[in-house]
This record gives sequence, C-alpha cells and structure tokens, in this order.
Amino acid sequence: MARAATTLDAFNAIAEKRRRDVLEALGGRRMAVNDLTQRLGWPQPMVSKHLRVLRRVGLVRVQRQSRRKFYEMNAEPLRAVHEWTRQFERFWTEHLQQIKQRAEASARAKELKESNKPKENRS
Amino acid sequence: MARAATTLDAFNAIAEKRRRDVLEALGGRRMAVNDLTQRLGWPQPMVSKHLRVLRRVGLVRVQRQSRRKFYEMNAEPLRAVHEWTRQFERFWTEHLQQIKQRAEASARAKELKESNKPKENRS
DNA sequence: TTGACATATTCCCATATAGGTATATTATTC
DNA sequence: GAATAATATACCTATATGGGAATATGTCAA
Repeated sequence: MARAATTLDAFNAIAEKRRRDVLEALGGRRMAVNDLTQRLGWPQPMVSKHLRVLRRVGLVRVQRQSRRKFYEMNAEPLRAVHEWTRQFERFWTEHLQQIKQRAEASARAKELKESNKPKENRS
Repeated sequence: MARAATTLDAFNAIAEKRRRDVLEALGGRRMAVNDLTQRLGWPQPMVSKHLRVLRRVGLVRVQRQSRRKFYEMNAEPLRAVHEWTRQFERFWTEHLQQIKQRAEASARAKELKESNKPKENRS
C-alpha cells in the first residue's frame, strides 16, 4: 500500500502546509481563484490543484459566477481534527503545568539564595 | 517534489489513521511494544515502524528497560494542530448555529400549522 | 467568430511512502 | 556460547503525490 490519499479526509488534506495556507488565506471570505492566487503569490495551477483537494474533502465550496469561481471555506470537517487532538489536551497542559511548577520552584530557590547573600546596594 | 515527509511535523504524522490509533492505544500509559502490538492486533514490525515516525516528530518518547522498550506519548506537538484548527472554530459553530436556527424555525412553523388543524384525539 | 479572460486539467518526474516478509540487532537466561 | 525473547531494520512493490510547464475548457465581449 502507499500512503493514504490526500483526499481521504481532512487529516490528510491539511497535512500539506500549502493547503493550510489556502484555508488561512480564505478565512471567512469568499474569494475568486485569481484573488487567492494574488494573495498567495503562487502560480495559478498550483492554487487550482490544492483547491481541488480541499474541495474533495469538503473543506471548501465553490460557486461559479459568470467567468469566475468563488471559493469559500467550509470549516466543518476541521471539527474532527480539532476534537481528536482535544482528547489529548490534558496531557500537554499537565506537561506545561510541570514546566511552570519547576520554573516557580527554581525562582523560589533563587530568591532564597538571594536573601541569604550579604546585602548589596540596590540602584 | 513529492509529498511532505510523514516525519516533517505532527500534521503529517497524524494524517495516517494507524498512527492516531497508536496514540489512542497509548493514551496516558507507558507501554512496551509487545503490549501495544497485542492491544492493536497488528504485526509487530508495523507497530515498530509507526512508532518510529511518531518518535521522529516527538509524539512519543522511549525508555529501554532491559529487553523491553517502553513508549509513552508526548502530546505537546499536538498543540500546534489543535490550535491551528481552533482558529476556525467559530466558522463551524456559526454553521451549527444556522442549522439549529433553521431547525427551530421549522419546528415553530410546524407547530403553527398543527394549531390551525381541527382538533384531534390525543392518546 | 475571434479574442481575451478565468480556471482547470494533463503530462512528466522525483520521491516517499505503507504493508508484507524476512532478517538483523540487542539483551537475557541457561 | 546457544537458545530465546523483544524490538528494529532491510528489502520489495504498488501507488499517490507536488511542482512545473503546457494546454484545455469555459465564459463573456466585440
């Protein structure tokens, strides 16, 4: 087997940095491919190709309007990603907690050390 | 260019479902490869290979203990993913809001319709 | 119809996979 | 040292990708 298709789900689609860039560029807006291309500064075919992947996983929706096609984000498929990662949130917050606690402990230790030092002139 | 390496970052590493399975199986525990292999029901080389990718992006840490190697999750790199998706949270909640509102509107409409009907026997 | 504009697709290539199987590595025990 | 246990790696193949360049498709305007 090879790697899973980028169009399999949101997880695979957003693995590629460029596609995250596209979504960020879109934001809440509704943009034509040209405007996106301008804003991203990429060759137009590159934009279209990445949009295609995003479309396949439902991360963007298109509307044709005469000559132009307007894309807008549909963030809903990102929920799955957000929620999957959220289930581990407590682990990294615990970790941060530990770091914070160590920092505080070290600060206290330093303070104690300072207070035992002979007094110095403070500016 | 080909696709970005799975070992480039957490985004790419967790794109593969199997690797998400590994992280879920680990949870907060500290497990030897054998136990993981049992729990997942996969061939052992498959487990080792996926662990390697996870190790490369810092999503797991290893400790050798005589013959066995104990793996534990390090969720910290998932923060980036969680926070990247979080920036779009309002979009899907807005969307859900709309769905909810439409459902409510439709419920009200139905109720109104019912109240105009000739009375029926209720059980 | 011809031309210009806007977007999508095709073709090419280098590359990195994931899975399967076999085997290597490392540590332990007898 | 030999056998065994626990884990990692090597080798193979099919496959999908992303970028670049060229070109196709679709739509409007004169």
